[in-house]
Amino acid sequence: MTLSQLGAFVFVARLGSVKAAARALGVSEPAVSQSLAQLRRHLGDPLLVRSAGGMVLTEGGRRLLGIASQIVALGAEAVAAVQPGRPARLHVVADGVLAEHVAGPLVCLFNQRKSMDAGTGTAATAEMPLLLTSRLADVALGPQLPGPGLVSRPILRCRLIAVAAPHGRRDHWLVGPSGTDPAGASGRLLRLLRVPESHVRVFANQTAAWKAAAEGAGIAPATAHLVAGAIRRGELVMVETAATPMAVSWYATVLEPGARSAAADAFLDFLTTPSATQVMRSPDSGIPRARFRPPVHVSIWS
Amino acid sequence: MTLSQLGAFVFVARLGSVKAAARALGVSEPAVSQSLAQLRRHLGDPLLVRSAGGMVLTEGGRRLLGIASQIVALGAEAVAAVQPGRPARLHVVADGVLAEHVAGPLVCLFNQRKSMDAGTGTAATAEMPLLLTSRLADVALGPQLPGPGLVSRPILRCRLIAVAAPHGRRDHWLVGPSGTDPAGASGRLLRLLRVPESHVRVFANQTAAWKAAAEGAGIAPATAHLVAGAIRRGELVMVETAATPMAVSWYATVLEPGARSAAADAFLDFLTTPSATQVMRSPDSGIPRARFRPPVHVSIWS
DNA sequence: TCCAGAAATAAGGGATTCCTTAATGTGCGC
DNA sequence: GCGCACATTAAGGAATCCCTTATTTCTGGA
Repeated sequence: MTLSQLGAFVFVARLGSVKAAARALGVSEPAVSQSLAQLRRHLGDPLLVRSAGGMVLTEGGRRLLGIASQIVALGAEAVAAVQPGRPARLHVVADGVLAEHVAGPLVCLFNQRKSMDAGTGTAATAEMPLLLTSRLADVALGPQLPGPGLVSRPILRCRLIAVAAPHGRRDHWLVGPSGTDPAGASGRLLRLLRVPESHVRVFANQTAAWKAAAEGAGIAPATAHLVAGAIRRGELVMVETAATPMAVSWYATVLEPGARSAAADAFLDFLTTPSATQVMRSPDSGIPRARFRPPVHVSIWS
Repeated sequence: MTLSQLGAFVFVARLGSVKAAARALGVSEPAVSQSLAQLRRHLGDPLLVRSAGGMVLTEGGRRLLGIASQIVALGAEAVAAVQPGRPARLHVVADGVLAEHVAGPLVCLFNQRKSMDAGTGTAATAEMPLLLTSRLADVALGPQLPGPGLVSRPILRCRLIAVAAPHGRRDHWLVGPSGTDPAGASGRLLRLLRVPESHVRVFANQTAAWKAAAEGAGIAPATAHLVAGAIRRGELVMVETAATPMAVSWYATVLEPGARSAAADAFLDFLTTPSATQVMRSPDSGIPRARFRPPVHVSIWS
């Protein structure tokens, strides 16, 4: 299986014919046909079969196309990435809650203060150690991460509580995507309380889960200082459970001192500054349009 | 540049030595060294240089590593993806607003009703036509998409309004990530009103922007029926502007009848059912834990 | 039925890949 | 300096890739 074979497959699939793909690639028709034949042999699937309207994808071909497209695009990107002149970027990954509330403003402020070019990403807690050791990320924000070569440093102590509307239902639990991360704080809480899966409803994000809770749809786990405003206004009240309030800490995890980059050190230093703590305590102000960069989803292979 | 060369690079970078990588890959040491040498020659960067603590990444190598890891991972995934037995999945992409509020519950209900296996993704509006024509997505939810071979069908008419707290500030605009999509409804509104970039603040999601608006931090564009509850409770009020209320429609875009899959047709049919409309009108109930599948970020380039 | 268009296959050649063993650098601690 | 561990280079060979031209097979339409 070769990058150019995958490229030929992608072109044929998109253009609907071997001939058109050959023209687009600037090679002869059999060249494309053979690349395709070899890929078919290697993968054991016809991938594309001829039909009246042109070449049409098989089931396997359909599943392959997305992956192949990405591989081809990344191959082109790889060549561009090593060219000099691009600044080194610091990669900060965060688990669900921190990615939603804290990572964006924090990294934005860091970039502003230190003239850096850091980007944020979301990742499952379980993948973080591997992301760090494989150098795909420089800093991981989330729970403490054990592991050889890893150093976790607490960056904020906070309390995990359960909230609901004053007269809302108490039979359902409302969580954001981070509630499905078994290693995250919300996931641990639900497990401690033995909440059955059928009583958990997942929302597109944590804020939406809190909004639903405020409207009386159920109970939501929450980091105390992030819902302080809603509690003060009476939209949400704290609900007593066997496990809350639970003291949790947010950690920043990096590689050992010698192995991590200078930028990672700079970010760690930044995290101890008062303004960074301030942002983590009340991060609800958004970030300026000019500094916004959409977060990426980071994952590794299994 | 070859998949196996990239694989050798990733192994050396992760393990810190050519010898260890060779052992892990089950080949001789010069085999790895040569793969690396060819990659270096091809890309014009040393990528990894020897040092006291093992092989250490150069700047270019650091930038390459993430991309190379993804390529290698996807290469392995590609082989697995074509194996039979995996059900065909329907890929639904949505722009920011629909991805956050509508796509999840909608696809969840569709899967439940039709015993299908559809997944949701987020994409920029500008990328949607290419995602559809390249078969990376089956259905796109968002604004009307012009383009050869594409068919847009309206699925819901709604109104775009501007909201703020009754006595909140009116000098800043608060948007979710979709506000930075120039082709999205919020982006169009900001352009129509000639809001300068410096007066726009971006939040992690649309719900968080509305929450900030309810706390008086500024004005937020909103789809009327999604904030109806907050307006009824007095947390938000409609703000008059030159361009709002603006009538907008949500569309489902697919390929032409012959070119699209049967699953795409089934989803289109589903969208016209009363329960689908019901979900789009009041989607704020989350989805059951067992049916939750984290959305993926879909992009042509990565 | 025959034909035109398109895909697949055959055959061949040059380049590249990828592995081996053997030899050569290269940095570090003694 | 010397030995050691490691990376690199050299040389050679089998396999693969990737392109070409020529030929064959398949399919749908006149």
